[in-house]
Amino acid sequence: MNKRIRIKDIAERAGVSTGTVDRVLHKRGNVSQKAREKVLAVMKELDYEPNIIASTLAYNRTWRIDSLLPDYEADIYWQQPKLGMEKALQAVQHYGVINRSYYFDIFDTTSFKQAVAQILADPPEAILFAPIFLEESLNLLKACAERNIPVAMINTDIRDIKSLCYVGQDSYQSGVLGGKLLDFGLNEGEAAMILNLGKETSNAKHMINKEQGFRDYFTQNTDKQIEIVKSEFEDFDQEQELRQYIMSQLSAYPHIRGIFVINSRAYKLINCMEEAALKKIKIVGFDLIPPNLEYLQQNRISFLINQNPVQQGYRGIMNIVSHLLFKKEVDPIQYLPLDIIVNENVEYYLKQELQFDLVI
Amino acid sequence: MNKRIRIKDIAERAGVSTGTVDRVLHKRGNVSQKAREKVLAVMKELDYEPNIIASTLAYNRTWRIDSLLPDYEADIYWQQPKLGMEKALQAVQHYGVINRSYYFDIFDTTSFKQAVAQILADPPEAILFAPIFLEESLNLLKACAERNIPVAMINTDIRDIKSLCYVGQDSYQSGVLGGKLLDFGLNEGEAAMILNLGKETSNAKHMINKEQGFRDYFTQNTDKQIEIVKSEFEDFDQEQELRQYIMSQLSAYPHIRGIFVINSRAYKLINCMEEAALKKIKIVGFDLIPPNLEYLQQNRISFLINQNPVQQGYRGIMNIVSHLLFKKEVDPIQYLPLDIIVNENVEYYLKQELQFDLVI
DNA sequence: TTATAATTTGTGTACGTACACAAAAATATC
DNA sequence: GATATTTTTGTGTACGTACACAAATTATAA
Repeated sequence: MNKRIRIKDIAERAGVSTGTVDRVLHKRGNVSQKAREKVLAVMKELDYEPNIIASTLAYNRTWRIDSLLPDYEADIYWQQPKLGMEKALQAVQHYGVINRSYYFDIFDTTSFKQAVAQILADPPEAILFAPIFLEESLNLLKACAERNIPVAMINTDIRDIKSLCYVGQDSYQSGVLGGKLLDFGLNEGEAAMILNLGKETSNAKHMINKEQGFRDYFTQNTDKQIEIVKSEFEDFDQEQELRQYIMSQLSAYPHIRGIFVINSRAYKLINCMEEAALKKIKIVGFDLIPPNLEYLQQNRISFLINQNPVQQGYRGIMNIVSHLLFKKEVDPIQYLPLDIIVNENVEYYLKQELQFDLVI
Repeated sequence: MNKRIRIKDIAERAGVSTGTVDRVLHKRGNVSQKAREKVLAVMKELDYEPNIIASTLAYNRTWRIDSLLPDYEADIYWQQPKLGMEKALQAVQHYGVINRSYYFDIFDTTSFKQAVAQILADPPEAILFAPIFLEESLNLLKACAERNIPVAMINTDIRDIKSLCYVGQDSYQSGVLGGKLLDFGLNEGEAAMILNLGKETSNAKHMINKEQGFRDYFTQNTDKQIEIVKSEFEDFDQEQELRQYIMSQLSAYPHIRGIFVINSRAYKLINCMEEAALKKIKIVGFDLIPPNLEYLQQNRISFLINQNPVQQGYRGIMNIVSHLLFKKEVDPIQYLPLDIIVNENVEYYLKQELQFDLVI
């Protein structure tokens, strides 16, 4: 094991001082061409790699990453990206990374715009946010581009504008996957239902993509004849009415043997179904939330598709850190794995949510 | 954001020198009780957290982790743990972690013992190894316990003896999962086959566990009547003979509609099956190796169960680092998630193998 | 040529911790 | 009480890098 090369070693070998090497290293200018070339040659020759530890210590600076996410108290889903963000921040705190968190109301663009104004009034080194509102998000992206502030986006996809990266779900592909899973359990001539419980505008695009993916799977990938039925019910909290609606659908389409619930509300459906119907109908849903998990365990839900939302926050931060501190290339579009969860493998995923692969 | 508390701050506040604080911090002794108590109180009061960056720099030492794994050239499986190990080592190189790699022949205990002798002749700070050979591994564990060398084990489980941790597969549970997946696709009165292609002694325990898990699923978890057939064929490279064997089994049990191949050789089975038989029989196998992936894509394999082998090496190293450098508690048994892979989600997992969550 | 400005180079200090060594204080021995 | 011994405490330097500032060199103007 050779000793690691230091700036001092390069300086000696190149016949200059450490200051000059430093100037070359950081492209600070004020170096004669002759000296620069010599230093670069020696750096290459000795295969110099900077000591990040010493560098971090000497910089003695902070990197502030501001985050702008939906209010996690209004929507428990957002607790998970928040948790991931916090885990990541904790992991890199020694590198001087700090954070200011802002939250907005997903039904109120004003709250978003206010937070943006606050952020831009005292701009951070980087921003992590969820571009729920298209227009307002584009404005933020533009402002950041002008100020040269790198931005990582999570959850919702805006591809038009340059940003550091997007980490999120591949909703189309998750629909395709839902198709595959149900197809595996269905027989020739049976039918499958796509069920949308609720009607959030902020997620509309995701829902459309999921449905399209699901349909495309059956038109493109199977030679079995499976009929697809699309059903939608907005007031999912009215249990009586939901029950009636489901019953009527099931009797209208008696050969339905599979239901694909395209958001996290599969448990609402099951609350409304009779045991006899449940026995013969297979259900595929989304997200590892407690009521779903309970039904998964009771074998009333066959599959849950999961796109680890904790990872959205975690990777969002880590990508910024990779870019900002470690000068690494960052993959601009990062879809999270589509995990297929059944009762028999769920525990590993629940553990993983809190564990992560590495917390330094 | 308050400034971070330094040793110097504690020293001032406690009315002692930084040296004394340092001695308390590292329990070096030679501190009067009065001074120690004062320092500890101030440390608590100010909620001191050491600066790992500065600490690492000042230590200016190396931590050598020796690894002892099966030869990756003889068995391509072991390329993956090796890759994970290397990724992890790269991630923590700045903390002074270095590695000496040893490899052994999984059919030759002598090669293992020789490597052990070399390792113990110049002992490292920690060891990562795969305890393929029971007796020899126990000897190594004992030797390490005497010398106070922490050990992380991967792939094969030896629970009897204390070690830092085990990272590996949960073979029993993967059998249960295989049962669940096939069950989902089978109808009342159909049969499922457990197929073991090959007969390695080093994996015998894993195979037995998988079979048991599979059987237990059907006895405990379903009210469908599914017959289980166990088949075994050692000389899987004799294609003619394998084909004949499979054919005879399938005609002997004509209602077989699912086959669970309990190692990574599902592709060998498919090579030998006729298209007509494949159409009606669903196959679940293990591991994302290229020939399996090809059949997965062609929809000839329905599911592959994957326990990211790269992660074995990665986590093995990271656990050692967590323990050794960061003084964190390490989970003694870490099963890797049982990923369910179909053609529709495979790409994320293939990407992930190389990406990891964080490379600092 | 000299004076002045601009460019290039070198030196010293800081970051926070670890540890060796010297200095001081407390205790033991006579 | 004086000296030796042990215990306790403080100081200084090192780790490798970043950057401010001083010093030296080169270029330009008169």
